[in-house]
Amino acid sequence: MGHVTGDGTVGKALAVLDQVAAFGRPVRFSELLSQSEFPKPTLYRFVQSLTNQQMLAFDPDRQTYAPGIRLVRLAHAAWEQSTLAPIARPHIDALSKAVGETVHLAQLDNAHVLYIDKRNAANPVQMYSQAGKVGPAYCTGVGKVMLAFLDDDTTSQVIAQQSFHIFTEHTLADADALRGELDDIRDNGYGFDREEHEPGIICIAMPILSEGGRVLGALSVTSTTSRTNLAGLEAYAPILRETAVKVARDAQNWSFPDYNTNQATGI
Amino acid sequence: MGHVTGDGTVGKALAVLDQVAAFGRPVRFSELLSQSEFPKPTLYRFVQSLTNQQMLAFDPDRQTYAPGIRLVRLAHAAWEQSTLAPIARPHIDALSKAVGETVHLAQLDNAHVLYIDKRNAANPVQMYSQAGKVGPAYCTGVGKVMLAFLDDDTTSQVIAQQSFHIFTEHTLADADALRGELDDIRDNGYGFDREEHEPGIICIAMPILSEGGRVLGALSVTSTTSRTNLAGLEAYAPILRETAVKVARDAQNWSFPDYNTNQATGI
DNA sequence: AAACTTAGTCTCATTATTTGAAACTTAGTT
DNA sequence: AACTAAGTTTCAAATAATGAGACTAAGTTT
Repeated sequence: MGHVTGDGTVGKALAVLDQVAAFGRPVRFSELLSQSEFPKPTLYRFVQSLTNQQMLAFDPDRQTYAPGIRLVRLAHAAWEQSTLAPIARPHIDALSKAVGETVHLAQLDNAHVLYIDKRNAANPVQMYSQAGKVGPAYCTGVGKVMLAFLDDDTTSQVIAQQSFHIFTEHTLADADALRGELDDIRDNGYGFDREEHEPGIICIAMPILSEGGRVLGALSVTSTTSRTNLAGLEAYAPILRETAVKVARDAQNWSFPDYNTNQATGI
Repeated sequence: MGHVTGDGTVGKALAVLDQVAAFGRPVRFSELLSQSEFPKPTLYRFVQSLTNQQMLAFDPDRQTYAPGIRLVRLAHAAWEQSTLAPIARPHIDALSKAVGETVHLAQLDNAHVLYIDKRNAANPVQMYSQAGKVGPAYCTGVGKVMLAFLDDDTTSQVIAQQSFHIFTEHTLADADALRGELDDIRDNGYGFDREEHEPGIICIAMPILSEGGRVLGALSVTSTTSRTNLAGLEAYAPILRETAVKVARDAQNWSFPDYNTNQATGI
């Protein structure tokens, strides 16, 4: 029988955690059970353990489970230590100030785009994006420019995992359309989102590449069709490229302090 | 032998995750081992499993482990579903606009303060605080006002877990000093941070209490001694109280949509 | 360059934990 | 009162975790 989770009990429990998170809302035990590969008592014990550990939170009134508060604490450390966020922070502050539009920093997480940081436009528009949020790779500016600069094997693997759900009339419909777009992006050095994910929302995106050409992440400047157009966004290409280069350079030289204990803070 | 972790293998693995996060910087295996209760191969396998699961990230150059990117993704769901953040968001936006100083939203996480959201002052000053960050309960405004309104048993338990590290000359030095302060806060209905955690940083803090009087969280307005003083901050008490009441009211009526699948987003 | 040290990885018999069918409890219908 | 569905517990069998010790790789010292 195919064991998809791997890594023994720990892997299985974390799969349950993912399952709860994937709902995007508090869920009942029976809802989890109905789409779980685990038998009832097994799933039950996982949910109990995770709840005891505060990785899940149980609402006794509604009898529902949701991802727990312990994750918020742990994620802060992850964000500071395992993402480009702390390195990129000063650079995207400057970028945001210069362009006056919403700026995103993203990384690849499996086959998806993970938004790592964000700066709001002076005049904010409500948009689907926020630090920690995931989005599709095949129909976002940051997703496409990261795919474009992966090695061939990885690109194929990631493309195979895309859902190609049609969000708007401009969404790329299949792997072939995406591969064509990735070729264009490689030629250009950067890419656009042409209302492919949300109507009226456009962006220009720039990959952040290491000296060796490895994909570290991506930056984008986002706006709306009512404020500007693709030609208008293209004017930001030079400053975006400069910012991406600075982030990549700092990522190279990044080193953590030799000694830095948290004990002193009394936490 | 006292098994402190509990919840079997899952609990033990998560304890290792906490251990890595507690370092606040990438750590080597041997550093973990030297302060671990687990024998070498056991700890090794936990670290391997967690790394495979992307709960830890391994840096092959430096041979170090840090909390992994999967946590960032999971925490977003936790933040949206298990904290006051989404409920409080419009209210602290309004509060921040009205007072023009840094606003914090916090909750209790075990015996510590967990910062859930933050709005920067128009003129920002670098400070020790950020969403997801934890801080001590006994010497922060939000921490003290939450402690003050817990039931006696819980208060005692939480106080017993405080480290009473002296950060500044104003830090409350022991449980007795803290208990006295909590009495004052209960009488007043709100509290202050009198440079107890960081020199020059002061705040006024207001508890967010449910109708039944249960502690849901706390709000604070923070400033510096160069900009204002405690009397100046006290002027914000009315608007803080109004905001706290609104958040508590919305928390009561909070209900998640009946049907809301993420499938459509293709993620 | 050989001997030594230290950090990290692997093996495998033993041991302890997880597993899940089935039974049971509770709460909400009809 | 009978029925149904959701949630919880039991316990023997199956499986996975455990950790002493051995091994390897990399860096130091003599």
